[in-house]
Amino acid sequence: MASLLEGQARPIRLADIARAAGVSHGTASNVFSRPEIVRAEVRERVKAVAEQMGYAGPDPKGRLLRAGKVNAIGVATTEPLSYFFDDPFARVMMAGISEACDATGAGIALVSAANQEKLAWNIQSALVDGFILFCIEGGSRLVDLTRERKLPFVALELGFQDETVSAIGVDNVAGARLAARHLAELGHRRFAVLSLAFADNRTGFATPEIVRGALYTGTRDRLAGYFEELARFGVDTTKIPVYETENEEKSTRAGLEAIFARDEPPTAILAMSDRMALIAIDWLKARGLKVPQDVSIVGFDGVPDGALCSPALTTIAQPITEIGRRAARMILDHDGAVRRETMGVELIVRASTGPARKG
Amino acid sequence: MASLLEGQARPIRLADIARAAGVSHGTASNVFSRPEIVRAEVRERVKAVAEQMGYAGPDPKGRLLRAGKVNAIGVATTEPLSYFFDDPFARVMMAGISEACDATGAGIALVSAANQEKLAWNIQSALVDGFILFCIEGGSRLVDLTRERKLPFVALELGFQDETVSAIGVDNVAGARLAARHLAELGHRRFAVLSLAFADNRTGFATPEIVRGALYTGTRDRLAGYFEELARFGVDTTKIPVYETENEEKSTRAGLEAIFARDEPPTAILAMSDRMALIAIDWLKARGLKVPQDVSIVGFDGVPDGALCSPALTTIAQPITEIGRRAARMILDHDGAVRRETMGVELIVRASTGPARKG
DNA sequence: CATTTTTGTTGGATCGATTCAAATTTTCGC
DNA sequence: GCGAAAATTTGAATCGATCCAACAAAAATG
Repeated sequence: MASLLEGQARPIRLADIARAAGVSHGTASNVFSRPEIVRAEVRERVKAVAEQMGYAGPDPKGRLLRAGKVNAIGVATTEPLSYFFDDPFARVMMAGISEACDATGAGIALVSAANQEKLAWNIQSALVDGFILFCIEGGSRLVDLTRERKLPFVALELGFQDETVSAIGVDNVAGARLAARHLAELGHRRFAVLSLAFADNRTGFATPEIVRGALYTGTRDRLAGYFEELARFGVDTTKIPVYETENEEKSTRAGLEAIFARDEPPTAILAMSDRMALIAIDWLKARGLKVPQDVSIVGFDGVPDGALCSPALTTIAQPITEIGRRAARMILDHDGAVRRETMGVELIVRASTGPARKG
Repeated sequence: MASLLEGQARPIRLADIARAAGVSHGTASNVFSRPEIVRAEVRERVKAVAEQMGYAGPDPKGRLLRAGKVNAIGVATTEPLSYFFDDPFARVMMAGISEACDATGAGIALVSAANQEKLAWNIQSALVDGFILFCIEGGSRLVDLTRERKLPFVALELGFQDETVSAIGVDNVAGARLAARHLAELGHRRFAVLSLAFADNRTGFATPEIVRGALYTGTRDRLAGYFEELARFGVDTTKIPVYETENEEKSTRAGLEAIFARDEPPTAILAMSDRMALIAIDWLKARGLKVPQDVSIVGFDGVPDGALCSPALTTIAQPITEIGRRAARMILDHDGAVRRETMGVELIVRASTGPARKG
């Protein structure tokens, strides 16, 4: 009976406590938020009344409106929510973000959605002080949506020409050059590139026009880095097949099929992500090709999985955790300025690269 | 100059728009939340004014207070935030939770904290409609803290005697029996148990008193399951060493050292988590012991990593994703009732178990 | 004991929206 | 052109707290 009534009764508010305890709501509020300025006797009485009435404590919803600050940052992506827990790159990034948030006591709200409309709504209605955007597929839409909200935000991967957007990324050109030089120095001369997208929703071999019209400058820069360095070694880069994938299993395998169906298959693969590189290793092994004896592969990102697989992946490591930490701090101590940071990368040589086969 | 002033000006409110457009707040509100009931002409005018004044859309903070519902669930743990992205079990669970949230458009807020005080505060102030609690170390404190908040919550792992708490877990006794029977049927007679905690903050061999006074009944049930089944095979369970770990590297290794330092080392290890089982495989391999030829191991949980390691782990698989989905739905369509669900488990035989060595 | 200082308490204003009954305007049938 | 019905718009009330200027009471000072 009691529980039935209880279920219907609306929750107890601070004002109810104040009335019951015979103090003003101002004092009641102080009991909870600044207990030290309330006389001990009054404080105890109010607390006792609250306890007895089953008060849950000041409702954050009310406090929030007054305070104006949520003390949480939103991390958004166009991928489904599970992306945050599945993707190795995202996970390391989240570790960095978590660290910065843990340190200041800020919360993390994951924002995503099954479709465009819902994504827009979720971004509009997320209770956060700012956003960190995982700009993968559809990054530009994500930025547009977030801009509407008029809250501070940082784009991860500065693959945007748009200089008015705060972003943190890595030196893609330098990283790509490191990868290319490493392979060239091992004697490789026949290459293929597993590329990230130059624009949304496309896979297949990328023509020079596509590259020139790249929406994602990060992809463009990596390719430019590869080509610049290979050209220095006398490689004719116009002959290098560049296959655009969606950075997942299916399109990457399709790309490998297409690349190895051509005359003169490559002895070395430049992959723009570790994800693709790891898929490629799998694919090659299944095809009976030895890595690195038959084909060498260099990845990009430096996710932990790369060290564990067999053969361990040679890659261009980004300081992923540090990027995450900085992104979070950018939001947490936001000062209104647009910041664009470029982090250095590092070549990590492991077992997936070796000398080019003679002939 | 303009941007300087803009920076200081407080954000535009709906009321500002209403005034500027010459309509009431009610109408202005409708333009954004129920556009179809506003006359087209008025709607466009208000929208134009909003656009021109740089209005960011209705502030969720305001809406929230009125609506009362946040449309987000909090997932809390006593571990640091990075736990959600690192721990394999947590990750699979989060995938299930994400799925259910994605389906209804609900958000996820991760709640955790470096220390007790902050954890309490973060739980008190999390903007959520309910909580899912990862009850690992310190689960009972977490439940107490959350109860204060008087919001619906579900405890994962029903390791609580407390029947007033909603919880989802697995049939620990049945699972443990499956594991024990599998090993016994392979001829094993000398066992050791790598146990989860019976109460907070303790590691080392567990005495019968400790087991009897278990705070975590999940741990107790698993042990009971092991023992019941082994007893059926004539094993003297009083001689089985049970080592309590914190389910991480250090204490698990310490446990293995202690177990293998005894006379008559075990030929089979029953691990209460895959995490410990995987650490054990590593430890044994490093020690020159072959798995499963010298020592067989059965884990518990069924995390994906178990299938990938070498040798692949035989384990008791929980329907982790499904548990996550159900937990999320329990909060999302909460009806005020306390629910306790027990899910079935499944023995997955892989390569880490084999026949007992003769003699 | 009168006066200042310190300490505590009060209640109105505010945060930014949504809701709904009542008032107003439009539309429509005849 | 009139009255009824339908479509819009209004404005006060509400959500649940915090903040702060003004006031009251108690303590310290001369």
